[in-house]
Amino acid sequence: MRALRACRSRKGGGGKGKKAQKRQREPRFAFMTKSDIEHLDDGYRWRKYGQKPVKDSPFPRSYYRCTTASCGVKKRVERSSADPTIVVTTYEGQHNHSSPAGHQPRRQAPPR
DNA sequence: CGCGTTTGACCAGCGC
DNA sequence: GCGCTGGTCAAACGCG
Repeated sequence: MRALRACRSRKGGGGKGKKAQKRQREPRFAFMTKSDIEHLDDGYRWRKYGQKPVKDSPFPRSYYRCTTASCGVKKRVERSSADPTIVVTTYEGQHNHSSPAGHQPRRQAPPR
């Protein structure tokens, strides 16, 4: 709780700076992974940029973003309300860069 | 030293 | 017309 944020110099554009992404033509791929860890390294680096509680779910939802340059892929991780051991990972966008060296992603073709 | 993580607050659109 | 929700950003701190 960093209360008293030294004067939020935010430009004022809270969230919807642009028109609501009316056209999210980018298909969203949702994957259900049975794992108690939400930080499964799928071969890419992710940076958490937000977290909000989800109704219908006693667990909060985490928002992740690819930190790789030229890669604006977003990923949201949410826990199943029925099976806390199930993690629902939704990928938004596609990676247009090779996986980070040293990190050999599991050649697991997504079910799409 | 750099990176990643965490929290609060803000804005716009929609529903009734 | 008003209220509410969802989604995103920024800053600061800690650790290796």
